[in-house]
Amino acid sequence: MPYLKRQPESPEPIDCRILTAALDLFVANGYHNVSVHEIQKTADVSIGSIYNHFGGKDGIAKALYDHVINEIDELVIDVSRDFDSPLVQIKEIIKQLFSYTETHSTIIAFAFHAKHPEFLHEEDLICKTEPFLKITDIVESAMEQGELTRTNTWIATSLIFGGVIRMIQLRLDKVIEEPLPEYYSMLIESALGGLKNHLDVESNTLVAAVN
Amino acid sequence: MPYLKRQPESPEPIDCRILTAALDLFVANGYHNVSVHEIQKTADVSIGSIYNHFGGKDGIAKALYDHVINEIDELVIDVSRDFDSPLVQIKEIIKQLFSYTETHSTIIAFAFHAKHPEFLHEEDLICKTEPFLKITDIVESAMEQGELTRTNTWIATSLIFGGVIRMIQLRLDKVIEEPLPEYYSMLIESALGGLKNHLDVESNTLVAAVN
DNA sequence: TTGACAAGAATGAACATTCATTCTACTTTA
DNA sequence: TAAAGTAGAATGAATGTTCATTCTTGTCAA
Repeated sequence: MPYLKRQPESPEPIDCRILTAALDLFVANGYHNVSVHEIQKTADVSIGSIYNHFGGKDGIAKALYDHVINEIDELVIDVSRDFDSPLVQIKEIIKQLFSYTETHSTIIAFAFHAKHPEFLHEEDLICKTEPFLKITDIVESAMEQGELTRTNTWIATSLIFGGVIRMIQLRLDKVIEEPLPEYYSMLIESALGGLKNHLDVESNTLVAAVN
Repeated sequence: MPYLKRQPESPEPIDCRILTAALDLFVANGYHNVSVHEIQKTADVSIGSIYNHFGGKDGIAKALYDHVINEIDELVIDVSRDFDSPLVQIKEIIKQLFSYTETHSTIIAFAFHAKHPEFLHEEDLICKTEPFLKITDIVESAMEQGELTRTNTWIATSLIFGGVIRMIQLRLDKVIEEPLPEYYSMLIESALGGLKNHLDVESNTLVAAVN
């Protein structure tokens, strides 16, 4: 069940089978295009089990959402623990998101779906959840410590992670055909070094050093 | 019916009433959470008219999609005609998108919904449509002409417009509480000047000049 | 001017289908 | 044996769609 880390046991317990099947189907077809019966068939369980474990279709979605938010949160927590510099933390988070996009695409796709309220009517917007608040904090620290130029927080996070999320989505939609990690260093250079005229590229030594 | 420009005539013809009602409802609740009966009530037309004009629920969605893509395309065409420098074109497009986000939020929201395939099964991904291909071309020209540092095209467009789209979405979700145009110049500075350490800000003269 | 007629747009009750959910019976486990 | 878990047929509410009918508009003959 922990998708991002650890190995799945076998035989997988019924609730994990349900969640995994639902995740795959939701990501492939969209929540509203998936029926409980499809989930039931894919997971090879009975309708009754689904209702026992999750209380219904939206129960599955909610459980998945919680689960996925948690996994992203752990990613951020781990990175925060392992690295001191906020700028390095940002880069490490991006690196891992790119990597997971290749190896665990469904979780990433579900997390960055961006229209959760269309089927999760009660839940917070994803950008108000723990991991994304933490990321905002990290960006603010980076600016406070002078690792990034001081600017408005929304702008800074939108620029850095807007670009990252966009690339992830393009990759998930198979618009980008190469694995994202190939783009990592180029992206970091451009995102943090700025898409500026090459006339002053040589003066931009610090960025290269941090990288 | 042309939402972005021109005035609506009155009394509005029936097909416009249907499209406008559908657009509002789709944006507010999501395609799958809106029934044809709701559209019918909101537009104050009969169910039959909807089927006469659009052939069904997905017909409405398709018509709306075509319409909205067209409006964005016209925006890009106008800007391309009125300005020579690709960099200035990019900035103008961003400026107008920010402005329309405030004045015509539903069209912008529908255009940047990003999950169209979940209800428009046949249509192109939005990033493969005319206006967005044009934007990619503009970004490439800007790099060719040395107005932007040469880098991978995906990275360049994702960084610039990923950030812009992210801010638009945050604004539409009311996460950002101030009108986007207030952020415009700050964003341009950061996006094109780069989020780099302020140590070398002084050397970055060209960016300020273009702005 | 008026009335008959035609064309087609609009109407909405009725229909058919989908699909989340319930419920009761059965199986396993402790 | 009791409790918990699983099974899947049956249910009915929700909702997309159809189509016979009504209304509107324009045309033309008397």
